[in-house]
Amino acid sequence: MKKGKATIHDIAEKLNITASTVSRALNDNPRISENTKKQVIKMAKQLNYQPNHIASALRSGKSKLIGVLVPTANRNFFSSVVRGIEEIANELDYKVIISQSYEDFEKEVQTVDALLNARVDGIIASIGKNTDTFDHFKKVLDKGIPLILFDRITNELDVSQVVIDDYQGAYEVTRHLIDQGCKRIVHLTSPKKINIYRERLRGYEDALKEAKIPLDPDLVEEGNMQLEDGRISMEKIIRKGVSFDAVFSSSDYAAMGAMQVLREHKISVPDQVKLAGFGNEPFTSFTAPPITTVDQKSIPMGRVTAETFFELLKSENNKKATHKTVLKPELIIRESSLNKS
Amino acid sequence: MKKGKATIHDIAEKLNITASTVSRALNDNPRISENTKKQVIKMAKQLNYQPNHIASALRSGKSKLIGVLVPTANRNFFSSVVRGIEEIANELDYKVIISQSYEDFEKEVQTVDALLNARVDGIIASIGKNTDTFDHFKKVLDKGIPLILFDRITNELDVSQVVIDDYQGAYEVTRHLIDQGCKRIVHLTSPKKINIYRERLRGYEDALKEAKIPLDPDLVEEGNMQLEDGRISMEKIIRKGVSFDAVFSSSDYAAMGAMQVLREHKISVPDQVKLAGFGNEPFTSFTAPPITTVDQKSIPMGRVTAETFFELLKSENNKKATHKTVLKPELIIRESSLNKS
DNA sequence: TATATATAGGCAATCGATTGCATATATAAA
DNA sequence: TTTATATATGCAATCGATTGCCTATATATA
Repeated sequence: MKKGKATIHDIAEKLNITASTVSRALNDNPRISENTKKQVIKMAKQLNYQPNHIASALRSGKSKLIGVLVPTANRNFFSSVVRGIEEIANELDYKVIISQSYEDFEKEVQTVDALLNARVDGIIASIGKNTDTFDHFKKVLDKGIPLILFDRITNELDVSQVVIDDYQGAYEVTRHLIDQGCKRIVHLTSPKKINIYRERLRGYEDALKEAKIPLDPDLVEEGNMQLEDGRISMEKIIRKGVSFDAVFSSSDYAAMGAMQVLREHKISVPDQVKLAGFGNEPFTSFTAPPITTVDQKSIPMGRVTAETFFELLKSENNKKATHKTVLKPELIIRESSLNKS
Repeated sequence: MKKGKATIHDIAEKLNITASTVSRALNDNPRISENTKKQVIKMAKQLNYQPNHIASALRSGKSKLIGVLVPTANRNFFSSVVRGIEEIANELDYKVIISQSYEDFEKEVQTVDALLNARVDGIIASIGKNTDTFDHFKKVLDKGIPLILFDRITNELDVSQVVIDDYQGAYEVTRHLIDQGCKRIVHLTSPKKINIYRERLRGYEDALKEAKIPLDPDLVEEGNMQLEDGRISMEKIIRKGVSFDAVFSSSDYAAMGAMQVLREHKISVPDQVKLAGFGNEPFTSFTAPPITTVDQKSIPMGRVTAETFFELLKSENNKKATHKTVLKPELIIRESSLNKS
């Protein structure tokens, strides 16, 4: 075996043809005869030829790399979306570079820049909680590089987006709690007014309005949506002394925190207070009681996002009318919100 | 603004010097005068020059890409390791391509190949459960490409490895259960004899031996270590009718499954049976009762793995004496294994 | 003054694949 | 037979940065 890896030139030499012919043969170019193609492919195999993606990337300007930017990869939702994206990308022979912003604006900006520098063919992103200016993404668009957003989106950018219907999900959960007889429903939301929490709040409000239940601002508590924040919010509510018979948290983690606090206060879930979260994190099915939640269709979201992305990538000039795909969420009813009977 | 991106040639032209000089100036080569360097840097900024990593990768043979292969990224342990790796990689201006084998051997082989094809500068991997031949990794080594393994390792490859002391962790958990007065300790392990489960089994056995508690094969149950497998194993044990006063599962997920089954059988944890898992998955702290487990030091593991990797990468010829780094695990004692008092 | 030694840059090849344009052969149409 | 039209392939430039080797000028040493 030769020490260096085989190149198209080596193949060409063996076959007494030129590298161009080999290149075209391997790319199944119609200008090459079937016979030549066969020979080339055979020789390529024989020499254990591996195409050099880097060289091809340089010449063609296509790196076959796509950058995926998520706030944090170690969250079931995001890693599942990534999985969906990867499934599609793999089929199309693209590689996925994952990078995380850790909900940090500076880091997000740097990361977008780094992805651009790595010459990714496009970027799929979900925006960090603390991001409220979008110049770093505008730069991506200015360079004509395909960009798609999912889940955490913004209207300030003219790009295609994939989300679930957060409004609908929240509406259904709230509706479900009302159907269980609840009238004083606490809602845990985020002070960061990013789309998802805004929409969920709207769904909550509309479900109440529709059921002619007055909105009580005392029942809406803001926090950062982590477990600890859920605990803090719940403590606040309890300390306020307002009466409530249900808790709908915009995040499963905060719901878990709330449940812990309720337990510590000997308030029984679901007997005295019904509880529901949002996200269908795996742990929600483990807890005692298991927590009612809304599934975000993460893998389909990843697949749809990737499909939308590749359509854009393949389109003329990376220009396509932008559109928003809204996936239906699924209400998952578990013990935490059900009347014993 | 020119439409195309600026290259070193553009900078050179403006400054009436050659591209080589610009290249050297940007790379802080001592052959270039401070004055020229300053001018080049200034002009680069002015033209908004962004180095083309692809071109540099082609010429230098270094892509600044590192491939990370994990069985599944949406597992807290792995995503945390990845985070640790990313932290270090970022500092050194490397990008991380993540790919998952989904515990599937074929997919693992393909993925390694794909990473090689993407011309990564090296690979950091954790081996899939169903992998028992290693030709795909040998190929990596044959090509002289740095390879480091973490957590799920093998002795069949002469590579540096980073693991936690699974033996020690398991020993300590078992010891702890014994200290709580348990004598009949069930152990849930995997039929796949990959290193981690083998070591944990050894730790369990040695702790028992040391305490002069006879090993009872009836208490050791094999399963795939997912939640459902934990359920199945627990049901088996209960159906067998053997007496037991504790369960030590080699995985948190299986521990969770076991706890569910115990609850369903009205066997109280920790009153009647003490329970411990392994891994310190976040949910173990959420459950009621919270589950005693062993922290695997995932982020440090990621950082150490990356550091080991980059040492290798920077070494002469990618050759270094291989060595195994063993991190100390941490026993996390929670309610599930404690006597009320 | 003549020769050695830095110092600062330039020249041109190179990494491997792609691609616009040119060319040679063969077949078809006039 | 001559001219059009495919068909199959070659030629050489190109993508942008890197790098081994060469050169010109300046300073130092003999």
